[in-house]
Amino acid sequence: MPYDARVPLLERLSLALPDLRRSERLVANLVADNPSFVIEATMARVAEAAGVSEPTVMRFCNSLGFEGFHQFRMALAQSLALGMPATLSTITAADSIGELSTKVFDHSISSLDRARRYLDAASIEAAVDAILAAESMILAGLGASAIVAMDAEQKAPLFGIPCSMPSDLHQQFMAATLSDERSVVLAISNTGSTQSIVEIARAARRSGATVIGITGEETSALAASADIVIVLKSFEDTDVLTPTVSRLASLVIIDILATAVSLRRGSLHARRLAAMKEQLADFRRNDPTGAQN
Amino acid sequence: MPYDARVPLLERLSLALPDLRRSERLVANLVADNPSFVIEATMARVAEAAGVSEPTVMRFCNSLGFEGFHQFRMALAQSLALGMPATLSTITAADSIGELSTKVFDHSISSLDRARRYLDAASIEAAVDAILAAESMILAGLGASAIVAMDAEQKAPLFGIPCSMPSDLHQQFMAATLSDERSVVLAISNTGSTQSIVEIARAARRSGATVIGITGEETSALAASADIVIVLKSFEDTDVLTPTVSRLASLVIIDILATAVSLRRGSLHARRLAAMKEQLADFRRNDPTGAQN
DNA sequence: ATATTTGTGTAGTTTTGCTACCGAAAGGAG
DNA sequence: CTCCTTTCGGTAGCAAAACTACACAAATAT
Repeated sequence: MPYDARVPLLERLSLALPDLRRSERLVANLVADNPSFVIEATMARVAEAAGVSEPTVMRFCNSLGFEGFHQFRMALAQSLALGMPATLSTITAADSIGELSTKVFDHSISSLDRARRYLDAASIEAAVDAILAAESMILAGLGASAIVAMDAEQKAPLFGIPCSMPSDLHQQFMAATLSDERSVVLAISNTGSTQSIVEIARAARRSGATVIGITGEETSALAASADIVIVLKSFEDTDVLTPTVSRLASLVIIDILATAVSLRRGSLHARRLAAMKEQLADFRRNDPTGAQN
Repeated sequence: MPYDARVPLLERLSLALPDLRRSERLVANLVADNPSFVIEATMARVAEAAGVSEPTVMRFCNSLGFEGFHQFRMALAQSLALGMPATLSTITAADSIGELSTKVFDHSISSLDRARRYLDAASIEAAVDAILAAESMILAGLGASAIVAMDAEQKAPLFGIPCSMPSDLHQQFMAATLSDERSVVLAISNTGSTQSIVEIARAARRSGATVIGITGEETSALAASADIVIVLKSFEDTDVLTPTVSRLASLVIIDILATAVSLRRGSLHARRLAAMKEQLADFRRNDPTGAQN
């Protein structure tokens, strides 16, 4: 079967569930309920625990697109290492703090894994080139995305060009309007439909600036208004209690951009950065007026 | 051998390398160079590829503290799912954007995994109780940690009490000095030795506030000055180019605290949050003055 | 009611992981 | 330098696991 290898195993399992035969579903349920048992058990023990025969377990693996039990178990182990996304193991009031911590961490890690799998290197490459060619960068984001924008602003030394993150919307809009070919605008919105960010992207584009959009929705208005779109697939924040994981992936993207740009700028830039970082460490410890971290 | 099960496999491998016999090292090198080959190969094929006999592969597994090839391969698969930390696969200028992206993502995910493994649920429990008992919360952090503090401030609706993140140091210090038993101070510093944050923590404690410290160093000054310490083990940012991963774990902790507090506050609080989130979604799309995300 | 398709288990084969044993090489003492 | 001891690596055999071919049972359609 032509299963997308990028889709995590546990999702694939619930997706294939309706197509499975009755006894195969028994196996599927066992896997879903007790995956850690399955990864250390043999085929015979799995068959016994599910109340079916060995070939049924085999057929179950085949139905999911694996060549055998071996391959399936390996994939399960990998999936288990990341932890379960909250979409599969819901957070409830009955959870202990320990369970809750595990679930939130698992969800965050799974989310990053998902973003990693769907990431398009070409769009990042284009973004890096755009930043290297620019003389200044303007960051725009609201709410959780404002946090990401601020993080990018802090990484200005790595980017090697002045980065400004105007604190309020009107100033962000004004900066976008006043930008030109020499500047790049990094517009961040997870939904991609936040009206004001889309407006800022459009204004910047009209002024001739290169607009890089970071969003979770490839079909969104922001994606349509940007020159370069970096799409970050993560889990939707369906429930109020589902933590906001999209910002984590966005922060990692900022890291990637900053690192890539810095590397391309060459060794002189790197040496200056190293010197800066060293002095910062001293400053942090000694001066009570404060420093990074 | 009494290996700490929390230590990821690849780290354990490089740790044990000097204690291994000559032919076992051949296996170790093969595993390090080409782990994805090993997880899908049989023992015989691994032996062949490494140029040794099967029992040597077996002995290699035993030397690392595993009961057999089976168990070892499973652990390797899990470790591979997380990706390699940058401490093992360094980032160089020769890397393509694709490779760089993978490395940064892997490093971030490994880092979160590490934090997850070493996390102490009891300290989080204590922090949650402290926040539930408080009437207001003050956030303090500088640089990358300021980002984290701001994120916590944005989660005020979940915490259910007023959260303030004074923008400059003097105001943070003043707020800490003026706090009392009814308030909780969340002091964030990855190094735990940022002088000003430590001062703020001490001032708050003198005023009778409960101080929660979030840090990467359990022996740091911040840890000593806080009532409750949440330790986040992540990878040190050794190189200039190693991205700053500590903030990711800190953000996840904020998520955990916010979610836990919100859950404990009960269903009325949850209902109000749900209504708020719904209205926010509309507002975001329609009103160009902007909203969350 | 019978034929066909689909689903499940039994029995057998092959491969794989593991262990007991033996030979070779390295290091130390006479 | 030689002999003995210790450490190390490999060959061969065994048990168990994964996989396959086949046959029976159930469900559906004709």
